[in-house]
Amino acid sequence: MTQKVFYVTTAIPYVNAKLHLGNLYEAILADFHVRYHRIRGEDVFFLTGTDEHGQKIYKSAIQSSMTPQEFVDRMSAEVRRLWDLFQISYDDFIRTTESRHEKVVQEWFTRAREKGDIYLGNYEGWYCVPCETLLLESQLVEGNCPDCGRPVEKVRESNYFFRLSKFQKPLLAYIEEHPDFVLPEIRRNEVISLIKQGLNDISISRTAIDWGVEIPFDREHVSYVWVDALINYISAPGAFSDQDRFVTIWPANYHHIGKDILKFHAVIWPAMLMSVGLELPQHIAVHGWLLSEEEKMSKSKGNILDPDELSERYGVDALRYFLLREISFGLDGSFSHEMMKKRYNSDLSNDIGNLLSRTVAMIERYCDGLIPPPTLFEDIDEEFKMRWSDTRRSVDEKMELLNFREALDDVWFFINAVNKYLDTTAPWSLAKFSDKKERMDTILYNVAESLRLIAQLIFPVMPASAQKIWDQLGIRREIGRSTLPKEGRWSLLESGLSVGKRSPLFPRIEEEAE
RNA sequence: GGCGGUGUAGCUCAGUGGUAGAGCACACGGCUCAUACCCGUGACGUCACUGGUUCGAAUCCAGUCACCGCCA
Repeated sequence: MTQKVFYVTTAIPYVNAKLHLGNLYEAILADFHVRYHRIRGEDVFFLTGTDEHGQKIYKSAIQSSMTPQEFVDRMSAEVRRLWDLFQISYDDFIRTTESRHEKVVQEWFTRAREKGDIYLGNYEGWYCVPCETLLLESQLVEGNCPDCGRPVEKVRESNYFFRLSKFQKPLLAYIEEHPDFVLPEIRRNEVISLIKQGLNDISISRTAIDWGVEIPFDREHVSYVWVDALINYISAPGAFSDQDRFVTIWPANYHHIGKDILKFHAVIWPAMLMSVGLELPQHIAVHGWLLSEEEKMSKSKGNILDPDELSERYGVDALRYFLLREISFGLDGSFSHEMMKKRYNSDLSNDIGNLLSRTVAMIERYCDGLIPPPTLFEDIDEEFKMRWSDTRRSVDEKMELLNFREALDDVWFFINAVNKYLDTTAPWSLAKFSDKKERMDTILYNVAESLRLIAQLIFPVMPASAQKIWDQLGIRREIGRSTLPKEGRWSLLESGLSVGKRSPLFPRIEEEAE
């Protein structure tokens, strides 16, 4: 039997509006996570996609004078364009309007009903169209939606209900037995208290609209959009259809989600899986929100961060780096141009960019542009290599705990150590004496070698820049195909390689009036 | 109203019982290979407040204030 892969998902964005940088944040987070496992040599499966059903999309389509299908085709393509722009290395992109998905949704309904977990009931209450939420009379705030404050519509229909209440005890037991099921801990506490307060059965079908997946045993009904959407995590890997493939992927190792959709993922989704006898995901990793200059992004404030605009201004790699380095996993984080520029200039231009630049310049100047052979070692070299293995170990530990920010801190501590090694050994002074050439060569080799390795470690966060480092070192290989177990060992850099053309990795952003 | 969280250097944050930490920003020194960069040194904190436990508390307990989250 094939070994199970490391399976990571993002939430699939609901495509009724243009994405902002917050949506990208989640994809970048997951992509970084996945790329790190890939470069460690693991087989991974990275799934993302788009959520395309529901009344809100139906209405948006009509407003745009398009059919719903035309509308979602366009919006989904737009998500894909952005994902590609930001180097999101998904292995599969699922759309909830694809038949491979819809069939699985229907199969879930059939199976859950056979288990007695779905029944026909009467729903009477209010419905908020923009939020796609059914509301009880008691939840309304001055007659309006408690979330968005907009008017609600009265609805009375017979709906199918999912027996969520039945799973209250097993769910609680599961979460208590698996302390790392919901991460970080604060979210786990929220879920526990939520379940302890009692779970009510939930309505999972609608009759008022038809832009959704038909319920197989009652064509008057379509699936509630959230049930539909959650199933993407198992439909793409082949649940209920391609069992051989499915068992090599499911269960998910990590569902990356935002804190606003915790209940769906940590309560409803596990119950849906329990009902049909599938394993639960191993971890639900809940990140915070990306704020714009300390405030929540909103149209009225005019502080929506546009991914296209920002990528043009700072570059994709630098933006990815900023979001991962600046924001602690699980906490809200803030994007500001001031912080972005600081990070860019100090971490990228000054530390890593300049290190590459001075290294390649010296190899050009003192070694005829060829990676020199290492022949004359001193004690400091050993200490230096130890720093590298310490860094590797520490980064692994931090990544395992999802402390992405700290993992990057470690990489930068090492980058600083390389700069310091250069200053201490001062090869430019040795260059003045011909009898010091062997020692100088060795130092420059060590520095070039550490850059080769650093490039591998920063590949998950800045794939294009990592490749540029290899290019400038004269390594004519795709860094994306390398792995740390194979290429991540010291001394594998070949002497005699001709270094590439030197050019600033991250040209400094000079101060400008804003 | 219930539950939970946060409050540490100018800024972003780490630090769960034993002489206050990192990065950035700032000051000074060194270097000159390099993207006015890098390296070193330094200054900056009544660790929100009050009380308690302890030989000893940023760290544990109680309360107060401020901000925030989840649920109702």
